[in-house]
Amino acid sequence: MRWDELDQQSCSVARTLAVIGDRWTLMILRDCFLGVRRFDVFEQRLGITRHVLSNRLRKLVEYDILKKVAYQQRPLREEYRLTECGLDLHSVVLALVSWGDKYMADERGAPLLHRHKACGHIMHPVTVCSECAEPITARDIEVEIGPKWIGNDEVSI
Amino acid sequence: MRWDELDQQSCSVARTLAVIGDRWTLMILRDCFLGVRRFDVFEQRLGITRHVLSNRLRKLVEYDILKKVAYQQRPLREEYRLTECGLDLHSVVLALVSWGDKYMADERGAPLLHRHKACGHIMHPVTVCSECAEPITARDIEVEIGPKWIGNDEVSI
DNA sequence: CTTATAGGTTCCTTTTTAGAACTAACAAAA
DNA sequence: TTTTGTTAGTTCTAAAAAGGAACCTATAAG
Repeated sequence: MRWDELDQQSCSVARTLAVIGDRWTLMILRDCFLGVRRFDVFEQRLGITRHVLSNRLRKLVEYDILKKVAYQQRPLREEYRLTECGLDLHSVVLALVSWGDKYMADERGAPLLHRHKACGHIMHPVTVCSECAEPITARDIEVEIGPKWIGNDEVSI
Repeated sequence: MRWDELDQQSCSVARTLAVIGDRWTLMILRDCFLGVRRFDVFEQRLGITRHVLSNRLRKLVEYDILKKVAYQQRPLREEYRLTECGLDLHSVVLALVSWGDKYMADERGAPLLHRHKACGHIMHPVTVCSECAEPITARDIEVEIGPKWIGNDEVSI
């Protein structure tokens, strides 16, 4: 199977990865959440080639995760900003950071800390159940096929 | 910059992506969380080439995300199981699923539902603050450089 | 009229992936 | 005892993607 076929799968992980599931795209999104918006800044910070950067940004715009916004005319210059849809990927990036802080840190600990503006504390993300608000781990969840998917045996997460 | 250099960055996202940040690896992990453990089952479900599957599994074992466990002798056959470290990636996969369910679903809705065993309800994951337990979005967080990282201007998330 | 800036595109080389065939170590069947 | 099957791979070649550098476009500044 090739990557352009992945988004046809009946799987939300596959469909999501078809859009953001490569390393550069996720690194670009990391930078977006740190406030980076311009082509040359992405390029310098990431050490990515212009060619690949251009492709990834185009794809992110196509899927409405980023939008191009003009910040000057003559000559026209545009920057890339997260849409609402893009902002919702924060939980994915936060989950990656949190796992990395726990398992890939060196002796200096987490490179960056996250402060929750509302409560003022340094925090880390906790994934909880939308219904009972209890923290969730892999062993707490059971998976079922969605009601409108009966008969389709290709369904997964 | 090439990918084997990514894990040297002072960034938990970069370090995490250096291990799990490609599409096949995340798809393999998705299947792991659905209970898949054997080489040929991964191969058939994913449509991945044996070569790449072999590489990815080796890397996941090397980083202690999966472990090989013998399930029969003569001939020796081993399967791949999530370690504790690997199980902790559940929040990442769950975040991907959740975003996909919201933004990439078709008219049939989410392919799979998640039931929280403890409370019995169909749930979706919510990311909350570890300190005040309030739900978190991108705009609620401020980033700071970790205390032992002062002087290093290459730090990011 | 040369240089600088921002945001690309083009070209060529190297690396990675896709796809298919081959291998090892046994077990079961003919 | 030769053949077939199973599981978990490795090897090979062709195609696709990424890396790296140079070039392009529109405009402003010196």
